[in-house]
Amino acid sequence: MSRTYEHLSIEKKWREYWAKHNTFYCDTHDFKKPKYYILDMFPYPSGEGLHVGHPEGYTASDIIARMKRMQGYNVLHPMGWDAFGLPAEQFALKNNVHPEAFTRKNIAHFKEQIESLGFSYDWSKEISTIDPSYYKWTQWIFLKLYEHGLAEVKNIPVNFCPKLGTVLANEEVIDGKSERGGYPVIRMPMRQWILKITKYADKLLDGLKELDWPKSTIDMQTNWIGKSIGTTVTFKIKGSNKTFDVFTTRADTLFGCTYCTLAPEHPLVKEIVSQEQKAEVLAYIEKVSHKSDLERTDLNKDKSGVFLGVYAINPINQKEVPIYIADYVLASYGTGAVMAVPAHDARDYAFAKLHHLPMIQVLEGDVTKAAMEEDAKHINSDFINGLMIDEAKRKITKQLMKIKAGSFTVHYKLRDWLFSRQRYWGEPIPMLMDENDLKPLNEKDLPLVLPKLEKYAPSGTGESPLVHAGDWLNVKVNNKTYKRETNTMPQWAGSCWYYLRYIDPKNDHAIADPDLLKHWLPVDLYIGGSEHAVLHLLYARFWHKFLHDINVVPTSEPFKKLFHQGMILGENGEKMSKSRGNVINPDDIVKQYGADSLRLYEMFMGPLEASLPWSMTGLDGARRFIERVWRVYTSDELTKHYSKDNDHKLDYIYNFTVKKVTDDFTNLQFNTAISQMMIFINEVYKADQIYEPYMLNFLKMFSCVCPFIGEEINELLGSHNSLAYASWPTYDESKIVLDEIEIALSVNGKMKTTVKIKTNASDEEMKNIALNNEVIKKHIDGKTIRKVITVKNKIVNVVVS
RNA sequence: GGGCCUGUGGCGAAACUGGUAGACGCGUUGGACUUAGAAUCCAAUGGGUGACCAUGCAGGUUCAAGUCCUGUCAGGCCCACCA
Repeated sequence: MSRTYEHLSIEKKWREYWAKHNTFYCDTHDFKKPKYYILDMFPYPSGEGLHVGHPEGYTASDIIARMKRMQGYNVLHPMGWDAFGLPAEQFALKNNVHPEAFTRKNIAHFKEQIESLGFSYDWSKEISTIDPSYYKWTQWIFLKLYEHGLAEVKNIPVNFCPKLGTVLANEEVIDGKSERGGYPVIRMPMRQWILKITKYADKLLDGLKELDWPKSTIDMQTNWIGKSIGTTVTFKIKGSNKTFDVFTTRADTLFGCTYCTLAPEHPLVKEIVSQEQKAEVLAYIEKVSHKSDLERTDLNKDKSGVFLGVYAINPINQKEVPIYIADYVLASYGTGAVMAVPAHDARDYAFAKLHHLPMIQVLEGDVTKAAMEEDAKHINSDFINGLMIDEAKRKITKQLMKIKAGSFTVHYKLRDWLFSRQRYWGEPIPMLMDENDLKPLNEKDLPLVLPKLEKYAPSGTGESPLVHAGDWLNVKVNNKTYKRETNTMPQWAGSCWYYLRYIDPKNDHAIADPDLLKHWLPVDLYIGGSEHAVLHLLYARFWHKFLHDINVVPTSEPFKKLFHQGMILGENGEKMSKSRGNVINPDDIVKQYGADSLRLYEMFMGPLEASLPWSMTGLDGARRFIERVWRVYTSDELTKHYSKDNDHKLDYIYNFTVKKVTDDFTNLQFNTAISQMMIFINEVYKADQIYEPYMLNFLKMFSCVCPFIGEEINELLGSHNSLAYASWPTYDESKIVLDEIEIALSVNGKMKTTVKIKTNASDEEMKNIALNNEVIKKHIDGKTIRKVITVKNKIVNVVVS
């Protein structure tokens, strides 16, 4: 019955079989089995099609999904489309097509590609963020946020990208450029919607503690939230009853404060500036306002600033200090004002040098060349002299509290989330307005459908394209005419809650049935790229926590365990890109080698989280192993050794393989699981009797990685059922323990020889074996034995001198 | 400047709580089978070539270090005038 392995026909056959039999349908109402919710980050369906990076994470989650099904779990493993967003709109504009048509076409292409890879998704749960039946609920959540005071309109300085014609969130601006496209971003005040994510800063921080997430991502979020505990100090302005607050984490240096600095945008600046300095100050503010973020945050530039012509009074010693404005102080952090201590802060030091301001040293150390920022004893500081930083901070803040000039305060780096975009291709914000009134849409009027527009190009002035939607734009309510909000939601809105919708994707009365949410949340395992560490993953947690607070979802966190797959690099070790010419197209691989080979290869390349270079010969190796497995089951040469009797020679390797593969799959260590499967197959080739049940169980594990060939072999073996719900193999612990074991014998920690002894030999037995060993005897001859160390089943070390 | 991560053969990488470094795969070499090649199967493969040297480099702790500690160099990612 020898047959050649033809991946094209086999893969086509089983794709059709699974679709026809609804093999991977998940009945979410079936609560009898334990649940397992495994989620992939849904793709943005770009025009480029699938990248070889996509199948890496998707194969990993698919292996887990398949294993969990065999282990008796009711597995929810869905897929959908994150389909609103800038790139589609940019592409559509450039090529004169409509973003919706373009996106729908991409989705169809992506779906076809994903299906060709044999992932066990339940397509009946498929969602797309651009479907009105989906974004109805995105809009509903927005209304809830508004209702609870977490969404508001503000006229604030924002990141505006002229090239994209829209504002961007802080998270979307990288080095003063847009995350998408890399265009310059400038700061300017505009009327914008913001979501008050800062209200959740503490909850978002605390929640991180309970998560099984990569440390780097937890660190990044912690960093991004940027909680810092410090002191607010109130300075009076000389000759006025006005005051201003500064925030500092180094209250202990207050005696060293020689001037104060306000951000140019600080509201007090224009009120207090002296007549003589007014012209200069206004000119400076004007100049700064035109700078881009990139210019303003350039660390190499000199610290510019201007004297306001007025003085503040240091509350701790009543000393007068001049007040400056400088753009190195950010309006958006802390109080927008700082006390400057040039002797102990590098930025203040640079500013003081440039503007010839005095310096007072208040900690021991050298301040002649640079600011001294390390911990040391305080000097020149009255009642805190001699104290170290921590105690000095506490004492000085307590004193400030006593004289009502300060208190302990907490500040965050996290800013509110700028939520509106002046673009067409996004969810409409369900709000109405007139000159002085904001009016949320009624829930029953949702979804507010995005109107079809002839012209949807951004104006570039910051006006949304939806202002051209004539009929749609004006609404009459109770004889009053309102205009609709014309800004749209950002790309991230739809992905903030999609994992909830998969649980109950067709529900028309709620996000999802509360009972189902209760059963299925949280997501047990979430796999996706680390590029979303502070964007999607922070936003989604924010919405989830809000929905938890209003009793829509039962858990406080959405994703229990998170894993980031690494990047697949080009063969030259560089990032894959068209311009580098090192892109591998998964379609070509599927055609030439088969999806099973692609899956196996990507899982075998190395650890899932590592970034690894593609290798065509490595792929050959994967294909070779698949054929080797195929031959075990199909070649006459090998199948003639099959037996219903067990000669027990494969017992150890079989049981060990089951254990290792089960453990490694569970820990997402697919590379070592696969190497163990290779070892098993190598042993089978050498065996003169192959015990049939072992081969069937091996096939189950193997089919998680290579499902097409798995099903095909299973059918060849006479089965009429899919392997998808076969029962996962178990192993016999006693078979893994060998009678004899090889241990190392060493002298002074250096391995000299190995010897086979019986398993679990006592320390005394091991010692005797070592001391009577010929090789060891030679090495210790004429020396004094100081110590003999034994480690059971591992090593004996003889220490001599 | 701050935070995090990674440095192991010709290559991708293994190595559980410190205990035989290099599993598995790629590549290479040899052999078998072939008229021949391809494919396949079998074997060898860190460097020296006898007890030595090897996990970026320099120290340290330990009976024992790829693994722990200190310093240092290189690469990557994230944040960055955050007071």
